[in-house]
Amino acid sequence: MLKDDIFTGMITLTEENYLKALYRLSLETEEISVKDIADSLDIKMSTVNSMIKRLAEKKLLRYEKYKAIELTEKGKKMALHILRKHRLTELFLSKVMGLGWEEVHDIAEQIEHIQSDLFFDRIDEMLGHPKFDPHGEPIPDANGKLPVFKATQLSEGVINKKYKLTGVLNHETAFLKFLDSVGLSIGSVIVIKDIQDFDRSMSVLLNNKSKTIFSQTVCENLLVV
Amino acid sequence: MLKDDIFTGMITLTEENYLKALYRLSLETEEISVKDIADSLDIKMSTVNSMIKRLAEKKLLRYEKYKAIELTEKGKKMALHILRKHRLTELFLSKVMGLGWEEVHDIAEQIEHIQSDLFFDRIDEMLGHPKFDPHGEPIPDANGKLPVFKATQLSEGVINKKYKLTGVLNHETAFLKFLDSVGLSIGSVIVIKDIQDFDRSMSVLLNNKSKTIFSQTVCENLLVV
DNA sequence: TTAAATTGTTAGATTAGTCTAACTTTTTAG
DNA sequence: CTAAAAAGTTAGACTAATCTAACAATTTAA
Ligand SMILES: [Mn+2]
Ligand SMILES: [Mn+2]
Ligand SMILES: [Mn+2]
Ligand SMILES: [Mn+2]
Repeated sequence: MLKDDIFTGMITLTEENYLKALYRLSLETEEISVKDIADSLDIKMSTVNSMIKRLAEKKLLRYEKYKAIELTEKGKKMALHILRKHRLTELFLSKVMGLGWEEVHDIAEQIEHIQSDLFFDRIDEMLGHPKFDPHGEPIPDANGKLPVFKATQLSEGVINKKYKLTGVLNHETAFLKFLDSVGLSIGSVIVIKDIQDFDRSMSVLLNNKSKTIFSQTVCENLLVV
Repeated sequence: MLKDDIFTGMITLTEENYLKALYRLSLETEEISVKDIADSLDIKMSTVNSMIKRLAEKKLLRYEKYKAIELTEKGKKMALHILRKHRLTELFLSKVMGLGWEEVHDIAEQIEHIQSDLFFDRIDEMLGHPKFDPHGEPIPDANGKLPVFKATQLSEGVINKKYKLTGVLNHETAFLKFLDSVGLSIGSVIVIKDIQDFDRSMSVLLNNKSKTIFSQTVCENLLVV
């Protein structure tokens, strides 16, 4: 009996996580190295080395000794499919089930591996084919196409212009809870009132209501239009 | 570094499926054999043999060579916890997401392994702490307690008594779709009008509307009160 | 431009989960 | 009560996913 894998293109949960990591890295770096993957998944380089050989066998990525690693179209498509499931899940957990944006990621990390078109199509439908997840990340459509979006970091903003929060780059619970505490969420209006030269911190007006000060780090993690 | 397992009581997806099978078998048989488990999970007896040794090590079941296998309290508790997650998921998929009762099981088989109290507590809450899943199976509460319920098979029923459908014993898609096709669902009213002696088939009146004939097999798979 | 540091590869070991094949114990039927 | 059948066990092999340790290639910096 031959392995099903060969015919169905079935892929393990672990392999899915490698593809996701590969895709994310491809957005950050031009050349993906074994070390990049090892660091991002917190596993040893030797382990990555054997895994990329397997993924290359399955035509999910291209690999030659000592050269940079590249996803194939097939690999990229699969990665986007998992990303779609992850982000749809996050939005579902937030919008339908009422969980906080800091609570959804860990659950979505697990649910993204569920194999059921029915389940995710229904989520997509219930949410009205959404384009962005609770952190402002774009949700690939069923064909793997990403919505176009152009946002800049608040740290690049100018004084007295009206900005709208469209996403966050840091997804850590502590950071998201901090944003909750100052009343910021996706869609909030931010106006920069002053920029301190010495530490790049900003005085900001939030939703035309409260004034506060954001460190440069905070500003770098806020995406606005 | 010692294995986390020992301390956290963490358990693999495969082990969870063994526990579930063990629990289900314990309701059907007094003495659970290696063969029972092998048959119910569709794996070889030798594989079961090694796995039960592992589960015995983890104090999830009691095992002695050639003797019947028994879940420990710890093992039973874990099995009920997984069963709870499975059945809550099925009801959620049906009630909240609008899937058919023949579509929910396969998805629940996967989602039952998600590790998140938050997720399942929220489902439980959204459903109002339900007691039965879409097939009429009892949902254990957070402490593993099962709701009491007494139902009999329609095949044991008598003529002209009013019965209410509370559950089904066969969960196959074909059977559930058949019930849909005759307009039967949980809560439907069934009155036996006649019983054929030669094949134990029954003439039945459904919801005071339509009359039809059910084979003995159908009647055995319908639970009523 | 060579030495050190970094990155990458290979070999070999380990664990979970599965199988087949051979053997043993228990159960069942004649 | 025995012989055959069924059930159970053990040994040995394999795959996926990981690790450590040793070694090799590439990159960086002195
Ligand atoms: Mn996420
Ligand atoms: Mn997100
Ligand atoms: Mn089910
Ligand atoms: Mn059910």
